[in-house]
Amino acid sequence: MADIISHPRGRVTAARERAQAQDAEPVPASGSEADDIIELLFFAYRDFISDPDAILADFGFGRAHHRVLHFVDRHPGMRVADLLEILKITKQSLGRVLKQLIDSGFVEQQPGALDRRERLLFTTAQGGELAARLREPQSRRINDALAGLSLEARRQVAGFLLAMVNETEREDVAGRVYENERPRP
Amino acid sequence: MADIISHPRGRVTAARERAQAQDAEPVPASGSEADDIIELLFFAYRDFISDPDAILADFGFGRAHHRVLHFVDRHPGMRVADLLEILKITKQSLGRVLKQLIDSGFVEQQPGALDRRERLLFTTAQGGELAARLREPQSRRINDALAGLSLEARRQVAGFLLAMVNETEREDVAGRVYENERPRP
DNA sequence: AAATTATGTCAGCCATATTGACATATTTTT
DNA sequence: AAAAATATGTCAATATGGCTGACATAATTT
Repeated sequence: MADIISHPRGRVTAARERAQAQDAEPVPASGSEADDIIELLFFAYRDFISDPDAILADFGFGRAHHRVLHFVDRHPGMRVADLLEILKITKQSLGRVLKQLIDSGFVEQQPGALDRRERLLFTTAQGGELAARLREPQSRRINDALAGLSLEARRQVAGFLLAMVNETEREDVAGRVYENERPRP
Repeated sequence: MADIISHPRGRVTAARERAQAQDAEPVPASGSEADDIIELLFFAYRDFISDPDAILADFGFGRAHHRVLHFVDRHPGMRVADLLEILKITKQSLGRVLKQLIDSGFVEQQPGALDRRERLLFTTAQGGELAARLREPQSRRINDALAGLSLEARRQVAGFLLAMVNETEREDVAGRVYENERPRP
């Protein structure tokens, strides 16, 4: 593990030293592999989602808008109910941000051709542009992080992330994520 | 990529079909590798953090408490300033949850032995127990997700996550995450 | 005709984040 | 010793994005 990155001495170990200086209680058992990944996931996600925040602020939007815009852009024709299932929020919560995105011309609704109760969601040209702008720094970050890895390793990384999803939804998620890559029957 | 998981037909492709039935505009370009990972990260993290929520609710705590408790437990003797830097929130935001954790006996403060302005943070026995309880489902999820992978692949997964962290902080994060694993000089 | 479904909306509540201003104790600098 | 800087805490106001509950409308299914 130590070869992943160098561990310079410095403030990095300051907390340990302070704790030791304090009363010499032993520092707790070292992190297991899973414990390390708990923290890595926190830090990775923290920085991953920080990228788009500055852009969003220019439009008066927040992360909730980003999530909606992203999924509508990538999966056009999605129903409101699909979005609720994906985001795992209530329709009241979604309603507010969706309304703002529609009113400001980033998302539009069309009644379903088959079932006219449905409001199918699409991004407008403007919405597609913003979605792409928000995606760009995240894609760059991911590509940089994958840079040294073989195709096999990349698959393992993606497989790990997919395996982190609740088993009951894993196939749905895989279907959604990879839907555009699957050859149509 | 298609071999990672089977892609059953069904509602998974429903959005595409609805969009197609709608007006036959072509479905947008397929997701690049990075685009897939953007979504996988969202779903993985969504479920990863959902585990502890039920437990926290029993104590009247939220995710903010979880984050504080986790870092204080894993890095005892941490200063308030360290926590602010890690969580990237303001001291006012931290103040509230920290006060609640202290008042309810999960975290305690000790003035620093070297610099008595500092309030070094430690979990109490009760706090350590709760931190462990919260960690358990997350560790299990991670171990399950790593299950099929070689040691090499596991390193690559951890390396990927670390590489997702802002370059400017990557060494600090690595130091923090792996601090207990590094042999002391 | 009745029941169900998909969606929207009003109203209020809560958790967690923000900015800005100011207070206290302690350490460091001059 | 006095002044400046640092670590922390706190008051007050505000914003975002969740939540529950209740109710309404349109369209589809039974």
